[in-house]
Amino acid sequence: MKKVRTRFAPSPTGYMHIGNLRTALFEYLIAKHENGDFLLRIEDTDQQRQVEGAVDIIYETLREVGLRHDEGPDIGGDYGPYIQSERLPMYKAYADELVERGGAHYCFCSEDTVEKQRKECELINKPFKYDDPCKHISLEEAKQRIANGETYVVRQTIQHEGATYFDDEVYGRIEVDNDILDESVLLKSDGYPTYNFANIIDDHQMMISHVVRGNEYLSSTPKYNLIYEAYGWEIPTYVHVPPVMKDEYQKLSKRNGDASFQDLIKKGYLPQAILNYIALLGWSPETEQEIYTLEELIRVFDIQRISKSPAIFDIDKLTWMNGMYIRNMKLEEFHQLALPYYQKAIHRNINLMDVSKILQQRVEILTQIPEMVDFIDQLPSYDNTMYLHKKMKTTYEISLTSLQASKTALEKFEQWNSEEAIHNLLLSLPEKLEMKNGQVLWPLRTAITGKQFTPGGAIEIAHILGKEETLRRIQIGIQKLEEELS
RNA sequence: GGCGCGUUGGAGAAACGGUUAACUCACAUGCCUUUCACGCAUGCAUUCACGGGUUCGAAUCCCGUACGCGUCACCA
Repeated sequence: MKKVRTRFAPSPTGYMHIGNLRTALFEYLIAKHENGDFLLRIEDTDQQRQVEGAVDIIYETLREVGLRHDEGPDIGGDYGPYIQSERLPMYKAYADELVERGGAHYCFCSEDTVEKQRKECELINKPFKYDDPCKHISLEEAKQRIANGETYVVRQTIQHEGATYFDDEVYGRIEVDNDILDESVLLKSDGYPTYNFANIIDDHQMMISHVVRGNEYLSSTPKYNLIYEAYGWEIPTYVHVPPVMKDEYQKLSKRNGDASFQDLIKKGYLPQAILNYIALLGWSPETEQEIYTLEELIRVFDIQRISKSPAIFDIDKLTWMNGMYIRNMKLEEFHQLALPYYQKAIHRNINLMDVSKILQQRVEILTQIPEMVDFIDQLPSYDNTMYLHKKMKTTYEISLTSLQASKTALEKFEQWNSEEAIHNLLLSLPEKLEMKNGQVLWPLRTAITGKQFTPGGAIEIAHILGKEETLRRIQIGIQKLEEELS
């Protein structure tokens, strides 16, 4: 069997959007599932749209998510160069050959002429198909005009009779009447190939076995096959994938201001979680497992289970999955990831590892961290009504009493480095006071955090804050309650 | 407008002609618990866009309608 080779062929637009990344993932998985090759090719044939540093973003993203390519501009390979702008002479030679073979012709029409015809079509709401007068120019004459320095493009020649079909791995058989196929430009007047052409040449040259791309190419694929046939080349296996949508109506895109991979990272999502999540967009595993490592995905990925219908990108589910990844990682690993976020919010000298311990099970995305821990730095001003909690059965009086008891007990307590000791001490109080645990601990937590919700309970937080700060905050609480009651 | 593709709960989706339509997220409730979160449990489509047909039997096959998306560039 022929070796499976897939390629990720982004154009360097300076932005790695999620739909593209998912295509790259699928390409990678299809290749690796069969022990094949995954290559990176940069499609920079549009000189208008070059963006500085865009290629680096592509390398960086693939590296971050662990999609390692076997061949590419940065690492070379047997089928290079892997940047289309460096393959220019080749396209021209192939274009000339295609003309000789009757699959294309030289066209000297100006863009304006074509544009005019298109406008007319638009007006009467007819599909635009350029009726090219240059088709009837003899090859000799055309060559002469080129020799004379006239600018020209190479345009595909299509017989209008019959129909062309192909079998897509996802969508099945697609058949289109040749009559509606537009004779599009293959080689532009600046000598650069269009996507339509470069893609075919490169995929063939690079021995690509599976062409994986968005389903927006579904209707133009027959056109490409005509070119393969003109050269007598073997047609690759096509895998058209459904789009990733923002909502029911719109694709995920930069134009809509939708999140790119980089944006998601900035928001505190983990590369592995993002990759795992997008694998499930338009593809579903055979089992009920949802959390996968890349290696596991390689093993279970199956083209047959790619869906035909569009998938909506659901940030809530990504968030959930990100939380799963955070909870499942080693404490030390989480700690390292959290550190930069602590630095933004905590300036007090405390044991940050203790913070990580209580935070890991509660964080879903990294950027939530600062607001979860800001109370450690500074006691927020809070309302006394926070001391009242129905389920904990607390009142102002009970809160004041228990806070005073906690203070007395903690003042003579010295084992602050032992959370267990603090636990034992504080849990001995309710019995003495004839209270429920909550009646002691709820007011305490309120006093030392000033917050409705906190990561961790009174004991853990007292341990983190240390003796001095804990007592200072309890005293503030006592004062507030005394004022409230007087 | 022509052509292509799609349509299962709020979201991702399973189901490949055969009892009550998996599972996950979200949502709701309960349990656990010193708050929150985690975890656990329960609930959430009498129905698969709609209308016909084929069949003993259809979400699954066929036809039509509606809606959505894509495509019709010297962009990819």
